[in-house]
Amino acid sequence: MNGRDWNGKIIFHIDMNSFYASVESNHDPSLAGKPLAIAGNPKQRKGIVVTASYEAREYGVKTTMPVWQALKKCPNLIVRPPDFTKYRAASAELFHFLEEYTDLVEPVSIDEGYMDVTSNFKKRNVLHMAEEIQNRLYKELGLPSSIGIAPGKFLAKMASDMKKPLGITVLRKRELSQKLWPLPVEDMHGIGTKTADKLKQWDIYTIGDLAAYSVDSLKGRFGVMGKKLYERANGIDYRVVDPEAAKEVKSVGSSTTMSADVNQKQELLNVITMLSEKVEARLKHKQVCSDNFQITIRYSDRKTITRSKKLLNPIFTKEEIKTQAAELLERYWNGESVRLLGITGLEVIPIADAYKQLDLFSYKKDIKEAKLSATMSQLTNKYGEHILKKGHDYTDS
DNA sequence: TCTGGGGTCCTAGGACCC
DNA sequence: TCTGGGGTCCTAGGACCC
Repeated sequence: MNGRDWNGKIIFHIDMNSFYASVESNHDPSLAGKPLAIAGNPKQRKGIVVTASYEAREYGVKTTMPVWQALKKCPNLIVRPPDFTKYRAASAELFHFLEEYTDLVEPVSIDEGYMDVTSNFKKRNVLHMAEEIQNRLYKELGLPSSIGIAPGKFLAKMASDMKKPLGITVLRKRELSQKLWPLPVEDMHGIGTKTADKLKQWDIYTIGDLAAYSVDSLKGRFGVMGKKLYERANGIDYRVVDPEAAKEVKSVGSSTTMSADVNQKQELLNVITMLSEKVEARLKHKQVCSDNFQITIRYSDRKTITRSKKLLNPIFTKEEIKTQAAELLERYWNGESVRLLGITGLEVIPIADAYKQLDLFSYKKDIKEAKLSATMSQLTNKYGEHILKKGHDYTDS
């Protein structure tokens, strides 16, 4: 490998192969080498394949396929329910392992992440390092992976997709015309069916077509997205690997598809209660709160609406979340049968920062008076009284 | 017998302020 | 009578990803 190929940076994209299935096999070796699908319970209408082992894929079993369909394709398919506690633990182990090589590790999801190995490059051959990482992940953690090596995040991501399972792909800038451009546009990360269809109307079928198109017309038609697509297709990507990125959560929510459609208000409220408890637990676990809650209602015909409301003060207890969600449901539910309900806290902020903000609003005295163990709601109620006394016009309509 | 649950980012319109 | 332009906040929806 030659330093000039790398634009100054070498990025790895590490992608686990059928991660959930691998983790399940590690816990139960009798599953190894067998067609396995991780999927919800079809009786509860949640029977969708989330992950399929490569053995199952050979039968045509694919992600998002309903279980009954998967069983038709592969009658001896083993189906296991997802266990996210297990997967989160395995994920933590995975990223901890990658940090042995560099601090510049950015998790992007539970089973994939970027590494900036530019500084390692000076000390050793990074291709050998990638091989070592892949071997050790497999032997020590039981996790098969694919690795992409490129001068930027986007190209590294595309590279890791090129050889699965257990592949290592190097994608240099000068290899784009040969390795990247022949691929269909829908294979590009960030392009889904909708955008692919629109691009085809413009006679753009391959990533190469996109790379050769005029930036200005792409910008005119697709805005920010258009410019980005053009740049990515040409290998232009200055995004840095940011280890903190994944820690800055923006929203926290919980939703559920009910085993049968519901049109009784009380039943919907029961679901709201259950979801509020889950959201509270999640918020507390991440030590965040929110002053902007959103409910999601999906009706029988799958038409989905979201309704949200900005609050005066951040909250995180299940009682307060339930009150807000129930109010939104009351106001916006059209009375028809509901398939899915969800509650999400948007624009979440660390609980510690919420206290600080109250502090900034000249509330030092009352903060001190309030015991540290006081709940946020007690504080915010006090705060509410305080501003009313001061005569500010903060009506919550 | 279709199509989960967790997210992020972008757009667009209306309210409101100066 | 008639009515600009810029900026911010809030809300809803859509596309996409794993």
